[in-house]
Amino acid sequence: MNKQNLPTFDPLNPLIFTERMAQILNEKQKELIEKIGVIHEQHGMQPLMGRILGLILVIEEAEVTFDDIVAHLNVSKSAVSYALNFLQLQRFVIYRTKPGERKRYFYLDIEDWDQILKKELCNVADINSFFKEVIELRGNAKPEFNNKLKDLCEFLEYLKEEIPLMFERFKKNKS
Amino acid sequence: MNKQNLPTFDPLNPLIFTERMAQILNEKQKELIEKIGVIHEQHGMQPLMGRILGLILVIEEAEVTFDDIVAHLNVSKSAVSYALNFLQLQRFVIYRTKPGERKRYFYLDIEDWDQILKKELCNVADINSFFKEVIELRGNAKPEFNNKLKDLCEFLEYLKEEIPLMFERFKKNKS
DNA sequence: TTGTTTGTTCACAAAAAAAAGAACCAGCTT
DNA sequence: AAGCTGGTTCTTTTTTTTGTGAACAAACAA
Repeated sequence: MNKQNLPTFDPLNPLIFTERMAQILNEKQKELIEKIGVIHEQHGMQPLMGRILGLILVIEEAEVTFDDIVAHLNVSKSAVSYALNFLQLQRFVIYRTKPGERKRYFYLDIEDWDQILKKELCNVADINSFFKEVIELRGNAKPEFNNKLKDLCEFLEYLKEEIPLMFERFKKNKS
Repeated sequence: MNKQNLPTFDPLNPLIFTERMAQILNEKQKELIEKIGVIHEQHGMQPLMGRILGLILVIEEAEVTFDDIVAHLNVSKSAVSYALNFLQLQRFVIYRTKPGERKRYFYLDIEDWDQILKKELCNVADINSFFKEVIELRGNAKPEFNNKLKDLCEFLEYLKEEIPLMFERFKKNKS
């Protein structure tokens, strides 16, 4: 089913769907959106933002309009406006427009998905920078502890170097 | 300076320090504790918990008592109790006791720091499991998107396999 | 010009998270 | 037995986060 087709009306769903709107979500999809939302929350993201990402992943079109989000996720326009601005700022989503329409179609910038991973992996880098500061600042009362910390840092450095190489090896392996 | 020495009294600091207490923190240390707290918050951890981890990392002793936390972080006993229980449950900290004392000395379970990393890296695994669910559920309207998603998953799988090997290589390299 | 679509902004409300505080308790000391 | 020490538990308060709704606005359409 694509956007040209009118979605079948679900009498159990109180929302009014218009012909512009993306497909109606089934239970599995709704569940998965929530789950994706929750893991994003657990990683420090705001609830609605996580669910927007879930929505984009789950719907067949792989893109949503402002109104799709309002309707499917049943939230206010202002919340959506705020969330989308944030997600764009963080480069999680981008939008395109379609000829003759003013509406924005938001989608995941998955084209270079290695970016997504790099973002995840720079968490590790963050942690490392703090460990380094810690080591700088620590006294010498617990040399064993300090050494463990240094080992950890070293490994993180190693990881940071190796991961880009892994990207390359993977790509080579594929082609 | 160690716990046997009475810390010098800081007239700007309203807290009353007793002879039991760990060193008085300097500004750099306090700052770093807050920073470590914030990055943990951003990763979904509660503020106090993050700062407790920061405190343990930063103080020379590399271990804290319940009262150290109350005094240095200036929070209530109940908050500390809750936070410590959580941190123990998540295996972030463990405690030991000292002969003749009832007090618990909490410290980071950094002995096998690879655990800490594995915890971080299993986030990646989490994400992968959700991507897999997404792929299962997705229709075929956007094959390019689906393929990108599959590539991403494949790479994550590859990463999961390779990372333990990297641990080994690193250890071998060290010894 | 008036209305419609596609949003944004801001002041506020609701809900959830975090922390406080008081009461309690077990084990040890005196 | 009465008082400390080293906490725990429960209820309440405070703070922060998240979301709402009304008003506004730009761009286009009738």
